[in-house]
Amino acid sequence: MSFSLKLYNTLTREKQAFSPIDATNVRMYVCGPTVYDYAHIGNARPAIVFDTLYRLLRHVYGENHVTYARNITDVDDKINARALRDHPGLPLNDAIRLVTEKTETQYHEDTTALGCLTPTVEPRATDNIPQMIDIIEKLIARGHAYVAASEVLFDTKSMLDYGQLSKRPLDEQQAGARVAVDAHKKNPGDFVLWKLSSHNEPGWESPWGRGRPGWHIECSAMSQRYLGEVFDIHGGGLDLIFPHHENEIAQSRCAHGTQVMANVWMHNGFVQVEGRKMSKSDGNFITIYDLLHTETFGGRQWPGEVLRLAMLMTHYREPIDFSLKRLEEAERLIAKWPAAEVSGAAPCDTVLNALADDLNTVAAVQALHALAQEANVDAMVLPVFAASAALLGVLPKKAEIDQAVASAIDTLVEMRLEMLKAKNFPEADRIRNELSEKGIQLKDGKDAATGERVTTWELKR
RNA sequence: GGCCUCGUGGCGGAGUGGUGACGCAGAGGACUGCAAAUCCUUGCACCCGAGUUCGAUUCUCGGCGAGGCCUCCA
Repeated sequence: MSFSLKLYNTLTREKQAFSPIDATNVRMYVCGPTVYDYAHIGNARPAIVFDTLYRLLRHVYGENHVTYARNITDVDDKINARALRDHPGLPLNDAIRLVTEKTETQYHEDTTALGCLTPTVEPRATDNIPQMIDIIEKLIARGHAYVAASEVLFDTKSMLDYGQLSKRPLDEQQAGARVAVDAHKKNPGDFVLWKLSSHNEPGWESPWGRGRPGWHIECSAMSQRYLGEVFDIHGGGLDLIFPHHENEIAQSRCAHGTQVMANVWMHNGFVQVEGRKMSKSDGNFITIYDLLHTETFGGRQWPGEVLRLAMLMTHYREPIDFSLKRLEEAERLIAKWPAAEVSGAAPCDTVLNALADDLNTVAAVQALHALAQEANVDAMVLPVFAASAALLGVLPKKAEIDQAVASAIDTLVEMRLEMLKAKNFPEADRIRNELSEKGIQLKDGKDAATGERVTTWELKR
């Protein structure tokens, strides 16, 4: 095919032509949520960005030829803490399950509202403990890991080219600059693969005793299980490059003896608030739930499509300053777009090519906007618009209007036109206002041939 | 201290070694009984300095500024 997809690869720091290992099964792994609290709008960014990539890949390689895995981290010390805080009376395991299930359900509701498709698989860490233990045993057997002070640690010095992704040579780092180095580590950069659990911590039996996995090992285990030892794309936020992705790479490559873990590493930029990274530890975050369902931001609720479009109006690698103005602009744009159904038409080439250029959603949205304006004038363009909008996941849905209601509105519109002919303006305006209050927007136009007034209507969005 | 990004008009944002995208907002106009919607027109920018060049917003170097990672983090 003449179509060529280019993606920016953090490994090489350049845009490269994308060529899948197996075009009949393109494989992508994205780091998903740790389920202990509501997801914030910064967490929404990778969900939306990689959903858009998923849609593009499905379009290019076929819906059934893309495997998208996004993990759910349900073992983490923050989860334990939250469980103890929220459910002090319950046994720890029950409390943890309450926290993780509730949060996971909420995450799915949030991402669905943001127009994200469900990934092919959403593996849970706790369902993959044996796989993690297996990798750790391999690492020990191959001399890449050691046991010390009730922990299994990865030996970073055992990997000659550790640090390729973050371009961070170990010996040039200021070890312990911000956190004291544990004395039992051979090297400051060594990280935990497994640690023993006390009685009031969740744990699983292992060759090293009852314990729980370190932060990075789950992604190595789950990506291998669902995508294989080497796969196409690995995505996540910029802040995961080091240490998380670097360590995933170290574990997977050393366990499997491979040259790469994933061929392409993609990282989205941050959502910022007043020029600062939005993060839970800094407390400057706003949750997706609050935006969708409460009036905490800008004194109103925001539709998921608006949030999604606001996100796509900036290239995924650039920072986004989350502002009211941005949401308002996104909303104004969508309001001008026609509602439509996907009908099997091919998407517009301009939109497609924009996306193919390292997911240039900015150019894609602009092309889509131009297309929408054409479609508003020429109904023939509508299917192309619909297909293109669907590719970005921002197709306005046709509102369901009851037939009886619709004809009642039509009758009122007719009455108003009668009133206008009779120059009874107060009564005509009364009808217009009445409909407006019910969320019906009248649009007066002129019949090109006869010059007569023609009135159409639509639901306000 | 090390390493990574980035710096374009009120805002969002492409892009290019040479004729200053585009969108939103603003201004003016058309249409309208008045509006809304729509359409037309329009003002406003490339952080600073040096270098390369006939010519730099675009390339190189140096500043300055902003953000991020080196601790959990999307």
